[in-house]
Amino acid sequence: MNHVKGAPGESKRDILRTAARLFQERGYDATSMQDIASALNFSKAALYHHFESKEEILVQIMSYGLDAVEERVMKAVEEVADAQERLRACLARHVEMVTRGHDREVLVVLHENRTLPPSEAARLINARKKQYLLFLSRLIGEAQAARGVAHPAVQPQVAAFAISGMINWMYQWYRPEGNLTEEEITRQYTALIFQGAF
Amino acid sequence: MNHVKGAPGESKRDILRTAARLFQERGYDATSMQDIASALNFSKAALYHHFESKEEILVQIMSYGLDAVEERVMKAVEEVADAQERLRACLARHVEMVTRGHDREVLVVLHENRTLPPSEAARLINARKKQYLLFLSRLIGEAQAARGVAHPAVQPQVAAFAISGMINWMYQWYRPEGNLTEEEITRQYTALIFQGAF
Amino acid sequence: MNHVKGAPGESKRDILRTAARLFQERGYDATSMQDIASALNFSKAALYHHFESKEEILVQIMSYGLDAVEERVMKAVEEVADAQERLRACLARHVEMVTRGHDREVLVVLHENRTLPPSEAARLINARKKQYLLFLSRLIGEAQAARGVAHPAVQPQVAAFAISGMINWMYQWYRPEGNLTEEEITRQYTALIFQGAF
Amino acid sequence: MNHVKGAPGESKRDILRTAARLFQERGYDATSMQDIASALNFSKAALYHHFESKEEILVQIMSYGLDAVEERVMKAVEEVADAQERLRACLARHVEMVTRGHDREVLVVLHENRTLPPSEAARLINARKKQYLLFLSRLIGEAQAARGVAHPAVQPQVAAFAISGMINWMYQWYRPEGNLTEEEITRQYTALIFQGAF
DNA sequence: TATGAATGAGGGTTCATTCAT
DNA sequence: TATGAATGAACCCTCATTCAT
Repeated sequence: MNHVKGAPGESKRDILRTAARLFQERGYDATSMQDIASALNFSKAALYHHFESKEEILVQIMSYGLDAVEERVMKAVEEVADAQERLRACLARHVEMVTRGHDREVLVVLHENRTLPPSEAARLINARKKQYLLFLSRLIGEAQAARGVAHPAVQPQVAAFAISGMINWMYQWYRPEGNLTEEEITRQYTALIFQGAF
Repeated sequence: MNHVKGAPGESKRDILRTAARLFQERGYDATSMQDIASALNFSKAALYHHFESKEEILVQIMSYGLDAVEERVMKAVEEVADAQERLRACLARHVEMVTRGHDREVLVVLHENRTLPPSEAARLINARKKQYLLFLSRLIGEAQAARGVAHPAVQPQVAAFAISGMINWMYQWYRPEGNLTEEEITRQYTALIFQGAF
Repeated sequence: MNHVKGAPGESKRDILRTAARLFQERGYDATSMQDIASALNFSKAALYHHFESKEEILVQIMSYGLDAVEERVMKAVEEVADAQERLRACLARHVEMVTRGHDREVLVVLHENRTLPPSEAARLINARKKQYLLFLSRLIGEAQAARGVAHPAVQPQVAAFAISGMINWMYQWYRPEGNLTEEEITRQYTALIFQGAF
Repeated sequence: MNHVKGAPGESKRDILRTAARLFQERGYDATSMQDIASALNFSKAALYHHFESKEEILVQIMSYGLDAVEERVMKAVEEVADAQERLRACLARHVEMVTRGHDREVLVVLHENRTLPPSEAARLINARKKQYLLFLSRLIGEAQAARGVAHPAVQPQVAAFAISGMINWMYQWYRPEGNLTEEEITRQYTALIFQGAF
């Protein structure tokens, strides 16, 4: 069966979406170019008309995932005026990213950390990840200030590590069909962060 | 180059240690049997004298890692009488596991989740992982009870997910030579869990 | 060295022919994919572009060989009206199969009996072989009836075993350049079967 | 488990017997030295105390098989005075060889024809096989002479090929538990040879 | 653009054989 | 004799990538 042509430029998007899904499900190494092509009813060679290499596909998936984080988390949250609400919103959006896994790109960014060999692209991706951590740190610091906490027992940076960890790790156990809804997790995680588990 | 003989029976242990290090550094798929053999000055074939397959090496590494968790975390902590202290001890031990990464086995257990195809061994490993989560849940519940919390905002199970996430995720950012010591992280993580980030 | 392209679709046929020759000369186990590739000026990997596995090559060779038997022996002979002539024709065709070894496929079917692991394909191949023996039995029975033999000393089934044995075994000693021509063998084998060696 | 020592020199015989069985069941190439060792509760290395190589094992099996043919067929039959009875006896003994497969050595001689690379040993084995065919030819010629056949339609040599073929091929279809007894086969094969299938 | 065919490199695994103990 | 450990060579197979058409 041959590929049915869509609007121009759609192919690139289709490939990224499908590759992201497969990378997320099986891992980058365990997914072959043939797998991607088969899933799309493409020929293997056709992939190379759109991307220079398998690695480039991964890089673009990661870029896309980071775009999503920046747009749907960082930018969206920036508009919230109140510092505490801003942090709450950020948590909610971050959880949403991982649970909905919109196009799986975000999940791939989390998984395939050691995969990329050193390169300009890899450096950029890592920088953007760090940027998000800094952003999260800032939000926490601002929330602490708003609450009037002078000498916090938990530094913003460490809290940022902890929070991103507890959320990102969700891909290890979260199942949409489970009995924990996204909202419930957000609520409890927020409670934990704001007042502890007790 | 030939292999220099050590004490008898040491080979198996050497192979597991080296393989664990490489799996953790590069990932299971990205590590070849040749890589392991080369790192040990073994021939590739020699590995098969000690293990039936690459997969068996992974299984044994994971088993070993879970042994360590059960012994150095679960069993060790069980002896602490006070419920709150018990939870604190558990956190400290868990952080220690990830930061020291004794023989890397524990880290491999965290990483290579999708790698093993369904099998009895894989089922057992997953069961043992779940066991630890249940253990952590129980400790949290007991600590809540000891504090006299009647209707906790954060359920023990969800707190267990959050806590294991924030600690396990450390392998993504923690560097021993960094400016955050293991003790400092433990202290702040404990504070966050017991009273929140504020 | 690179492969010189022929007509499209010829590759499959070429591979089967060459593989059949090598399997017949050295045996399936003693023939490597590299041997086949080298004999064709192909790369080893190219073989996998056309066949899924070495085993599939063997299965197709055998199927092809059985096709030949069914077409050039069973079907061709069925048209002969007289029962005795029909049996004679069958013997001649069967001898021809083994001595000419058209594309060697027939010889491979005879050799590699224990090679295939149980599978649907293997079952089918064995069934087709049995089919030929039944066909031969029937022909013998009809010839006996035509001769008016009421209680034959030799049962059709046993005669079929004996006849197929004496002909198939020829691959062990027959050489085209020897002093026994195909026609001479056919004549004497036919005489032996029809009236004994005396 | 270790090997339990028997009388000296028994090991060699045990190995040959077991190897012959395995070679016959799975084929020479498909049988590993490990398989042989395991079947005997030997270590792999122990085999090399008794035989220089896997090939030497095969050669000795074949020699042993030919010894059996020479002793239990050729020599035994030579004593029969009457020419026709002598031929009958030979057929019976030959069938017995293949059906009983005493220690499987005879069957291995039939199977592994292409396995041995050219060597003095291989030449000797082939010579002994030819010797048997000559012997069979002679017996047939003598039986024809005794019957007073002046110009036989079937030459002794060709009859010898046919007869050895129909008997040797039996390993392809004969099953001891089947409904054709060894005696019945001998009777019908003898009938076929002496008077044809009609 | 698109693809069928081809390939070099490498992957996991097996095996006959050797050798120190 | 006996064996555990080790190895070089080879084997089947996979894969990212290239290229003529």
